[in-house]
Amino acid sequence: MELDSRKKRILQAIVNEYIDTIEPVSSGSLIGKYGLDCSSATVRNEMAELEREGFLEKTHTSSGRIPSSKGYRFYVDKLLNEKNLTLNEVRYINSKLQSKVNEMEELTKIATNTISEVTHYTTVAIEPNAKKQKISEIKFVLIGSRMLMAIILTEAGIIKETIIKFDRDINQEQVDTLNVIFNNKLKGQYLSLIDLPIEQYIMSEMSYRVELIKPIINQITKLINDESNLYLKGANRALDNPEFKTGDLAKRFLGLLDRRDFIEDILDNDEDFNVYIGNEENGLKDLSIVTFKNIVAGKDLGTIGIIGPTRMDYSKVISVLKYINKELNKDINRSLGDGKEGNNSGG
Amino acid sequence: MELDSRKKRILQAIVNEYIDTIEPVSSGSLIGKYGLDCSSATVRNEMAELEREGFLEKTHTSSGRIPSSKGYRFYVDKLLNEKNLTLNEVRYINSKLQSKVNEMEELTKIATNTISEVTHYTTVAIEPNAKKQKISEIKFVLIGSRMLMAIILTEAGIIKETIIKFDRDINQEQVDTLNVIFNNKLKGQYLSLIDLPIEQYIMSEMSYRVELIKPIINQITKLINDESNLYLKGANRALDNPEFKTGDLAKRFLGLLDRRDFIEDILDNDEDFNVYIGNEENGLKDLSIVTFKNIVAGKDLGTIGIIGPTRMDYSKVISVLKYINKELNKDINRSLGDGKEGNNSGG
DNA sequence: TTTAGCACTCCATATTATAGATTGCTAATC
DNA sequence: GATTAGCAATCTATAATATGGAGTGCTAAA
Repeated sequence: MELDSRKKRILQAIVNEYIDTIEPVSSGSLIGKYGLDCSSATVRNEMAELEREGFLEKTHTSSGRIPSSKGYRFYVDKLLNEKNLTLNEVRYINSKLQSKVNEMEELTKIATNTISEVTHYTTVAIEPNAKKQKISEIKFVLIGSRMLMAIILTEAGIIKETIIKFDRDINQEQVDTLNVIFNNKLKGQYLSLIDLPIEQYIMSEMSYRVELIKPIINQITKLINDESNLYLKGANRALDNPEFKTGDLAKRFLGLLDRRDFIEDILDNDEDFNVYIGNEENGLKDLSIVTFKNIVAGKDLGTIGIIGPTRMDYSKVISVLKYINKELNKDINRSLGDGKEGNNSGG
Repeated sequence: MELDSRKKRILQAIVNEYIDTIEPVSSGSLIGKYGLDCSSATVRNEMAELEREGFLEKTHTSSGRIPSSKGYRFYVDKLLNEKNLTLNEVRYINSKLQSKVNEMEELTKIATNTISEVTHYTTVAIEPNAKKQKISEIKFVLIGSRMLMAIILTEAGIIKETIIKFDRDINQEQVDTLNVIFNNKLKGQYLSLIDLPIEQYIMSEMSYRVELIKPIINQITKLINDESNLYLKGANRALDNPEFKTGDLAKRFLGLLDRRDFIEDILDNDEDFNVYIGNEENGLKDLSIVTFKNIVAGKDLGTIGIIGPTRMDYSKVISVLKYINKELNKDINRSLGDGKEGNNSGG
């Protein structure tokens, strides 16, 4: 479906105006303000047509128009202009990004907080899907006489650890053996592979110690299948938006935030950039999520999602995301994840 | 301030009724329902007096009464009867608590989720204040050539770990030395002690390696001073309560949830049990928090807080808390946190 | 093709009226 | 002296009605 140039300008103007005012946009209100050199009557005709084609909606017969899901979709895909950030915003972001970080997790937190602050929307972040990552090393460490910590290091620099408990004492020699066997078999493999087949393989390798292997495999499997870490900031910000005043939308919004699986599904896509516009069918009517894969110095730090009303300021959100990502990549020396390119010791 | 027996019964009836109906309670509505053998006129007289003494309030001149903060306070402190849980609730709780857990953190999560499900209120949990805990062991593990993981085990069985990065390679021998030195000095000490004086002590012990010690101390200090883990469940549940419909209270409520420091301050008290009733002064008007120190098998697993409207069902909340705690303590064998107090730093 | 003009629709708000709930007080009763 | 019936007074909540204004769609002229 293509639109002629004037229709596009009008649709763009309506969406912008609606994002600004949160009120149905009338034909008259566009004249003058958006440099359309035609009369309100002409705009009315065009609006009627845009409505017929499904880009606009009316709240009642004599009201102005609001964008439909399809209208937003078109706007986001074709009509979006990036906004220049204000000097204050730039300053604020830069000041936030300057803090030293030791783990990529921290960097994601800082970015998430900053985005929420600057955009005034609720922001979530999940770490990259663990199952898609390759194991670079597994290390078992004895803690107490019946407890082990397993530390898994991935090639992307993510570190995951878990505690494993046993019914009887274990000794360092056994731990050393575990280290050798697990690393031999699993180094370079995808994390998702730690599953039944490998369990059986390792058990056969160490058949004299099934009661040692089993809890380990169980616990590691659990760790991998765990929900990825989800970090959330600014849940209350949503309530700043008038459309949440009624309570119904607020409730649906908070319910959404409680459903980690759902958020993960949306964030875990392969796009670098995605705008997910809620509608009746997908159960997210009136809500939108902008997702952004935060890649810094070639490393996937996870996906960030900004959740707000469908009428959210997409331009601003996207501008902020891009700016932050650009800044993070500027200082390419930010040691992240592996101890090799590192720098942050005192000394 | 003491109240005679009938006034108590009336106050109790009013609070119960208000919790049930969320509407100002009239003198007439109590008759019959609460076994007060007097007329509504008598109740009216008593109510007028209770209002004069500050236990009740009116929304307007000819409305029924609602409890004041002082009224709730008295109710919670003196008039609260525990409720019997329904069979369904008991079954549900038991089914939830049966899942095997490996770390106390998981147990807290399960308890928190269950409480939120059963009470229908928002529930938060924080782990016990790290600074008040004693170190049982510190362990450094080499990960890669320039990266160390520090694992701190406390006597209460909490395990904290952090990553430390270095500018240059370190070897296993150095790590062994670190293990000895740190354990010698810190075993049995409070976590809060890891601070400047000890930094200097350790530095003098290992003065040949300042560039090794400094990042470790920095990172561990950071770990300890980190906000304690805060786990939150059912933020959207609050919105089920009609008093949140207006939006104002909902916003204040969500704002509260975003302020970890504030929640921590409230939860981090020394009481086993506490009901925090919001009022004008403390900025939590119309909100209440029930806090409960969850001690299982003698171990402090942290504090759980149930946040809801002042008109929350205290009886139920407290009954659920006590029941869950009782069940957790029943199965005293739930090996938690310790791998059998012994230790074994074999190499 | 565009636009001025206008009847028409519908909302939002204010106004008024009405019914009902509840109190406080008074005077009667136990 | 404590309790209670009875009742006027108060205030809310709801409905019914009226009014002004914003915005559209359509028609006919430019």
